[in-house]
Amino acid sequence: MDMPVEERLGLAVKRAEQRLMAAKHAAVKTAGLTVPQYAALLALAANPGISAAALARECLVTPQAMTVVLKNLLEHGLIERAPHQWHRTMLETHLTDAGREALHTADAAAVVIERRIADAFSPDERDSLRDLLDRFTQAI
Amino acid sequence: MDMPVEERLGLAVKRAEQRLMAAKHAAVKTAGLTVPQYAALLALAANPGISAAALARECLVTPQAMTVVLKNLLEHGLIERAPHQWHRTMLETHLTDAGREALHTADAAAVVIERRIADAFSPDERDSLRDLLDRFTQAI
DNA sequence: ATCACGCTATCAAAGCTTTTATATCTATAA
DNA sequence: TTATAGATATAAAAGCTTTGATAGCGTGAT
Repeated sequence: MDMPVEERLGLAVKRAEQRLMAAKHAAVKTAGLTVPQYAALLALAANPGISAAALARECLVTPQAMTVVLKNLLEHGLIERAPHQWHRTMLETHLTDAGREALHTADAAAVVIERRIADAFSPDERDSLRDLLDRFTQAI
Repeated sequence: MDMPVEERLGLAVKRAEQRLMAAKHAAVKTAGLTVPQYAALLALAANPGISAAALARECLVTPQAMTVVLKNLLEHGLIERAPHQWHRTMLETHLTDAGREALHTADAAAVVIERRIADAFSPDERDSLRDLLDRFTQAI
């Protein structure tokens, strides 16, 4: 208990991330998506036919977590899954038209937030913040 | 889709927070706690007898979320809850000896991480990072 | 050809979180 | 005194996440 308010630095990072997630959550909600669903659709649009496991790595979550996200996207008709030709053990995932539309709507709202953040800093400050955060991550 | 890699700045923050949480998770796990449980015990130690709703505000979560956390802590015998004298509608929560011990163990491990992070920066850099993160949070 | 290793998918258990909705009690105002 | 507002607790539904465990399919080394 010899550190003042739990952490100072860690606290600031957590607060920033919390706000960011809250804002993004509200943004993508306009398209009926959650943040993890939005992230999955975004990666899916860039990698058509990717497997669930690969998608999980792309989104930095466990395969099990991605399975649940995909299950919900599937139930909402935003993606399609079909077994791969040769690798029968693999399921190819693709966006549906509805999925593409939802992604487009969500992305428009998400970009607004990113732009607002970016505009709050000068180019030098952006570089500085990115550098400090990278070192923060490395230090752990 | 006119922004490069989703966000750059938001991504760096998220990555830093993700690493921080992963490290903290592993740290407090040595005491058999989760991060939310650790946060609750920490706030509880500083505010003996606090109500669940007040504790939720302290920890920046919803009362319902805190209820679940307290339920689990109660089942593990780390806290006690008893109705307040006048306000029968309120439950006073207190740490048990086991709870105090678990908190002490978890805190020791958590402080190690904070120290490692703090040591990665000069005092000026710490101030700079904190300032940039605060502006990041404000911008949203 | 066979066996082991790695990748894929999935199930189950345990936890955290949010939104929505109820019910009760306290305190203050009409 | 009654009514309203504020605070507390709890329940249910829906989602995300992790760890642990099971099982099938390919590739490469033996």
